[in-house]
Amino acid sequence: MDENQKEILKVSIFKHLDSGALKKISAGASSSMHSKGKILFIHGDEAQRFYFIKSGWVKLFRETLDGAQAIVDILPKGYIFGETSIFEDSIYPYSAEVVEPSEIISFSLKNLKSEIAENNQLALSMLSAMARYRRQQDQEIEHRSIQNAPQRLGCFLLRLANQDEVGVVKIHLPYDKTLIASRLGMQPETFSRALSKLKAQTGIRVQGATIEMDSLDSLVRYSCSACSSEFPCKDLHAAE
Amino acid sequence: MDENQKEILKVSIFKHLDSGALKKISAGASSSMHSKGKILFIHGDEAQRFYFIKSGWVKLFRETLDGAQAIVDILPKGYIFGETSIFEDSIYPYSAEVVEPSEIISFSLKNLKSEIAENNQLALSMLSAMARYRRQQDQEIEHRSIQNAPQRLGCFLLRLANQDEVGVVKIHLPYDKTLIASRLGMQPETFSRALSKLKAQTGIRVQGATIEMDSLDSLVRYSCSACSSEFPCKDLHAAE
DNA sequence: GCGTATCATTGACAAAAATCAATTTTCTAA
DNA sequence: TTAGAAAATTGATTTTTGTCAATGATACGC
Repeated sequence: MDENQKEILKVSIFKHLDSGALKKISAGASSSMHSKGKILFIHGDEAQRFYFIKSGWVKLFRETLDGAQAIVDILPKGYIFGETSIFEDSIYPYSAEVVEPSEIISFSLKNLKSEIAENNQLALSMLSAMARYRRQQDQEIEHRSIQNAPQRLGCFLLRLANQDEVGVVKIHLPYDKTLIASRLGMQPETFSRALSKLKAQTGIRVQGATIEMDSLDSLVRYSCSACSSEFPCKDLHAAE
Repeated sequence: MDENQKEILKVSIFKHLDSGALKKISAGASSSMHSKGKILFIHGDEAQRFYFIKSGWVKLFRETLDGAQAIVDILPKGYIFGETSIFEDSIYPYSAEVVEPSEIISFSLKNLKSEIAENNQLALSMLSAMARYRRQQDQEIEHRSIQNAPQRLGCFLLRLANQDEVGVVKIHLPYDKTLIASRLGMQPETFSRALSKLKAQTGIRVQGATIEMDSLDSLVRYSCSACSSEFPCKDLHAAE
């Protein structure tokens, strides 16, 4: 458990916790490996634990009776999820599925809840994380209503790119193209065509899951013109 | 100011405050009437105050350089906004415009911030409000990716309707159709056609801004089939 | 009450994205 | 290494929504 404790220390909302508080929250924590496709919980389940992604990727989604699926978010390592259920009705507001082999640590929500009630610093950290996430969602809603498919894809790529890199920029897509498509709210076919269009319009070079370009400029020009924030977006790496 | 204090007592996040805390937050509060079109602040402005809607409607939005506008939300009386800026970078994450004649009370963000830092109960209330809002936004993103225009409109109408009403259901649109259209992420023309389609498919009767139907059932069948939550939606009246 | 500005509706058309179907490519497990 | 499955691409077509233009309705100030 020592290992886990060190790990969660890195997450923003636990950053300022002293070891006593950390110990209380970690009580009963358990770590396990999950393979692609593992469902961690379903929208509507009673929420008893929250989760930390030590490695891998997790998809949060909601689906309708007739099977249509809306991706709420796809989270990388370092993020936590399922923690908002300590407020209100204590059911999960989405389903969670592992989309790449992942190591996930789960924690008791009850412990978190009681610690938050006593520890104002933790409450403040959590408030700050929530505010940041809320902005990301505002941005997401904006993108979906203003940007078209190729622009959304371009924006997604820009967020993956390391903007400090000099010379040729290399991006590796972190998961399946089909999954990126649904993350961006479009069909796989639309994604594929959007990528072709980006190739033609911005000169990016695509080789499987690897994308190269001489500079980010043309992508920025193509995508960020249909966005209210200017590049580089402030919300990058929002969970760190 | 007594009047104002009574008023903000009704808002969820201030509900549990004692009069001392309330007094501190209300220090320097000021109330004023604004007419339609008044811009309260612009996305990116340095945030120094947050706002409470005593009466009327306020639109929160973001816009790109070329004028495209994305509505983040449209809030009725009883809501506060601009308060999330106490975290992070302390700039407003959206612009705010009065869309109906409104009485707005503004409060110092600094007072709020210092009170939250000391008052754990307030922090908890705020966390709970944030979590609720986050769910609403999850829902919003879902609707925009799964529901089509007429379904989104149907859903909007259902949220306006009083579900306890017996017999004929009567709904009054709270603001301009053009504004509802942008709130729902569609053009005014699309809104108009969506309303026609709803008339044909669900038997609702439209007379200007007044809409009547014999029961909500057909609307529920039409819209809620493309939604992950079942009617009646739990997040209704989320700010109370 | 009347003219005027704004809002709302309608039609014709264009653009974007979804859908359906057929391949091609890539990955994986035997 | 190869067969089979899954993922990705491409073409043809339909559906949905946006755009442009014209007209009709409504509200408001004078």
